[in-house]
Amino acid sequence: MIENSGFTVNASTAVTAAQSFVNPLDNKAAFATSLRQWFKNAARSLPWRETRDPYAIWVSEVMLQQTTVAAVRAYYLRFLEAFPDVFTLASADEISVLRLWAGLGYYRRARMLHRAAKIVVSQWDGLFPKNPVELEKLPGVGKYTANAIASFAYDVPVPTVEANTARVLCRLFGKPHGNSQVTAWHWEVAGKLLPSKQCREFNYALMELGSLICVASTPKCKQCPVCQFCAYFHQGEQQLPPRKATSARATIQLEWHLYLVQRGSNNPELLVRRIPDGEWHAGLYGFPYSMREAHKKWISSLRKSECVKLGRFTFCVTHHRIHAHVWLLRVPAETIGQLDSAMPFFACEWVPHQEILSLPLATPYRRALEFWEKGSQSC
DNA sequence: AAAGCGGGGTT
DNA sequence: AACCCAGCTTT
Repeated sequence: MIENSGFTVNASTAVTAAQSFVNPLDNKAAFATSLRQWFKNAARSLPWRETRDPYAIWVSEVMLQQTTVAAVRAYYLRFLEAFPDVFTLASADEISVLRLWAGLGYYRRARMLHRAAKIVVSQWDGLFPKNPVELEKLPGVGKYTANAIASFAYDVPVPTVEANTARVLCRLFGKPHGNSQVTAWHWEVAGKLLPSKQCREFNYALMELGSLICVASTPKCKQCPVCQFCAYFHQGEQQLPPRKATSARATIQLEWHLYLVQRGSNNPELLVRRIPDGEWHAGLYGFPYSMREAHKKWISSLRKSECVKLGRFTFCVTHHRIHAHVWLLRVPAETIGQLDSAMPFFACEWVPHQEILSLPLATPYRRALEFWEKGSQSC
């Protein structure tokens, strides 16, 4: 190993790689050895890799679904502190589970995690099975997560194919790797490549390679410990079949009007609502809002003095871009109920400001609240 | 098979 | 702006 401008370069591998290409399936042992050797030196320290507790590993895997390691770390530590085992999670109320998830996104994951915890306790006495087929029956647990729990907690010899692994496999075997989709081919070849021993470490290493070296754009082939086994490295990207075109959906522009309806001024309360299923951020809390047309319909019925614009911001949900306008409404409590039925105040409740901060508030609503907090200081 | 789901970082 | 990320569920 040579230290070179901060990077560790495996010089001996690079030299032989330039000479000959070896299909990793033709020398699985050598491939696994090179990969493990690299992993021992290069592996990041990740809290969920330093445990063999299937519960903790399960929580981390669900949090990591379609999310980055950097975003998850702090959430994972907080969550495990609050819910150290499957029993405390199963007996917790959903609001406190979501509160620890707020800001991470994909909130259905948290609700399914909570449901699954109850199932693990009631059906399996709190013990996670080793069989990935059984694990996959849990809500929110697909093939990857099931195999990851089985492999990382119990060292069961099953492959773990996610975005990183999929990309590595595509490059090793000279396949295009568009839109990072995991296919039946990935699972098949990953199973064939799996060594007979120390599968956990092998799986960790393959994922870590994709995460640190074999990255999506501009892979660091010169630092790669297994480039001699890599078709991409030997042929170059231009030799590969073209990437599958990603269906470019047009961005849909939407206009939201968020209403911070204030009651009282000493210890002010705001109107909040639990977001129902079918709406974005379902299960979390937010402020009443309406879309452009509905907003125009009823806002004119308010007196100017009751209605102050606090600001605007934009956020994105999948292929939507939402332009959010934040309004402060100081409507007398007794007239709230008299407003037009098209107004978005159905099933709302008054909550003191301090308590709102402890609710699982979806990120756009948290941003809206910041406008109010700034604005109300000047009052 | 394809669409929907959040948010933050990188390119 | 587009792409990417320790994917899963629903249609």
